[in-house]
Amino acid sequence: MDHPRKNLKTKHDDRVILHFDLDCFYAQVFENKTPSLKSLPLGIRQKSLLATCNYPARRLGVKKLMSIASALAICPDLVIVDGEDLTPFRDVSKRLYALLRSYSWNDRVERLGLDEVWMDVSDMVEYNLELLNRNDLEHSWFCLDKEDPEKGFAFDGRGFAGCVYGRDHFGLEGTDDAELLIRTKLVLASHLALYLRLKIEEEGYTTACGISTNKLLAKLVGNVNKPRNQTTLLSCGPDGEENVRRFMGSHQLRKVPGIGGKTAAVLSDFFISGSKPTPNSNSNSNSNSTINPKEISIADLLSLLKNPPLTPSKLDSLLSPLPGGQGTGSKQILSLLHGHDPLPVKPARSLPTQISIEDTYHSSPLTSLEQVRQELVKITQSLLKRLRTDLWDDDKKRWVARPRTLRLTTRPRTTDPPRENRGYGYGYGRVSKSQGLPGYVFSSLSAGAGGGIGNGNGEGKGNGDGENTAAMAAQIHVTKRLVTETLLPMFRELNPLGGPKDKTRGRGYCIGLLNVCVTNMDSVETSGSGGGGGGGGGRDIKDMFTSAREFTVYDHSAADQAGYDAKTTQQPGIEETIDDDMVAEEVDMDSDITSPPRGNKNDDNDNDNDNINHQQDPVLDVCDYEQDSRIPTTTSNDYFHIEDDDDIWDDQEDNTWNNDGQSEEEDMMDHDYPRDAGGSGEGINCPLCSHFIPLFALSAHERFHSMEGEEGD
DNA sequence: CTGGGCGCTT
DNA sequence: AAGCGCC
Repeated sequence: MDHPRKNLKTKHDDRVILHFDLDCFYAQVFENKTPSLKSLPLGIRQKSLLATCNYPARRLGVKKLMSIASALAICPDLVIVDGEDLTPFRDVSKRLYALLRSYSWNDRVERLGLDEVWMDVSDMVEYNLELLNRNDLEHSWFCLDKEDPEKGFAFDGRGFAGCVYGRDHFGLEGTDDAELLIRTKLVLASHLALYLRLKIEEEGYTTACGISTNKLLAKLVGNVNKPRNQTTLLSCGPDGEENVRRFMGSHQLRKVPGIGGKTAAVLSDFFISGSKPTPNSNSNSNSNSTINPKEISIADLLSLLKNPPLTPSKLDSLLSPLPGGQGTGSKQILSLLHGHDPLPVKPARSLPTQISIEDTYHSSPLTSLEQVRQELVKITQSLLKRLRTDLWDDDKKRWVARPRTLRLTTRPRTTDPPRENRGYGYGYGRVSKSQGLPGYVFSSLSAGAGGGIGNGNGEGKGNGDGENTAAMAAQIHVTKRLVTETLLPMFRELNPLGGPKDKTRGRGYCIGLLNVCVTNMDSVETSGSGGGGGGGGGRDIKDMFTSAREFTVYDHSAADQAGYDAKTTQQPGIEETIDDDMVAEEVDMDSDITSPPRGNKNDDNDNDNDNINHQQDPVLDVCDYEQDSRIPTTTSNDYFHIEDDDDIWDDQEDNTWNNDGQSEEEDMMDHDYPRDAGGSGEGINCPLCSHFIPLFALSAHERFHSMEGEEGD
């Protein structure tokens, strides 16, 4: 039951939400996949190219992204990996998602992208709240399974696990205060979060986690101690409201999920124009030109809007320039600014709503039908492969869902300049056309055995060879048929030669983007009788992690060994309280982008090639790294965490926001190192450059210096 | 001067 | 169908 709508102003939700964020997801997957290559993520990503570098990039002053070219210039050993094929990343993502899901009681586990997960653990927490023995909090037990009280873990309930935002000045013992009860839920949730994070570390991946009372706050507060710790935001209980206000206020507008570039631009414009006539607020009165829209915080905006306060209707009129009144709704924006977020964690879905493959052709747009056809073949080929891997149940030999419609989207290559400011909406020229997806796609695709085309899984059954090639042939046939019979005609309709959209006036096409998408999933309801509701899908997920749950019973001493102090660096009972002012700096640590990524997309993309280019570096082999440890104790990511790969491209689209590129650089260095993850780092200070170098990176670092000497210019 | 997906919304 | 917003 969803809980009745409360007055937005007063109480925050009494839900308990966790938000997990995998640290440097792509880099971690890559490193785990190729453990022989002891490389360090350089944080370069361009298009889907992943780049790794075998010396500590950060020590060279590389903080964020850089172009491949400049990276190669300073790092000749750079290993460029074609990351166009995202399958390995998708696989890991699914695995970890299934892991978390296997612990959920209500199946409210929502994924965002490949590397973030929300989890609504209200029910688990409330259940365990009742189990709590107030007289012996130190030896508490978190029960993970109602039916089996033995399944669970011990924890010290006297305090939070991990870090805490906001002052926690109340002891827990002996209080019956209702407000403190809510706080106790957060205590419980923090221990659950730690437990789950350790489970994920057992799989070889490190995460940050945010714990709070709604999705927004959980996600935001998880950033405070990235990449490998957790933070609980005391958004309820004593000081809860104040904590939320300060926490939200310290964020830049753009940092709030839901406020994208367009919305933030509108709000910033409003702030700047609004603060001009009232010179009282800032010390410098007529210096409106110095206001950088990027730096406007929520506190700024809200303070300006004290009287008259910002109303939804006012906001509506501000946002009206956005095309079609799109984007986040005004009422939701207002909620977000105050740290409210009523949106529930969505129940886990077994099926995606759509699957699409697209490619861009910027440097050389497609100009002939033949080119288009070839690209459509490539794209369709990949798409059909995805259909098999995602929608085909190989155990039961059947489709779990059939998409019913096929959509083709094209975009002409714009010859116009990226567009100046003013005028938020301009059709960027995506046009699409939908049509039924022919049924032969499924019959033909199901014919062949293993989906061996791309993934090359051994299917083991006797001679898979003949079957495999048969499957390939079938797939190619389907691909060609789909392209010539369906997609190409659609394309012609979208781009009639000489038509109004033909920018080349009959001379040919100029296509900058192709996207083929299947949607409208027709889920094959699990055989069964009544076939009633479209409930959550496979329950098999729990089976996948039985091993993970088998020995979840461990006592306190076991917990100490199993992870509390060794594997993660935080200890139960030692809470870290962060003062508000510090956090104000921390939360915008990932604000700037020093140099925009550049590069050209050449269209010779071979989607199908998974060739990962691991060249063994002989020098690296010399060094004996600690073998084996599945759980990274002090991995490269702790020390050389660059940034969340995916945040990188933000903020760049608005040229108007690039007033002065430089500023806040120095003070954010610290924050890239987890506050409390430092202790266990083993390493030395390099005698040459005096940088601290972790042991695992030593040989690479040596090599760096030796190269400096030899071929150094 | 540039990415590939996805979901939500109108 | 075509936006925005998220990673």
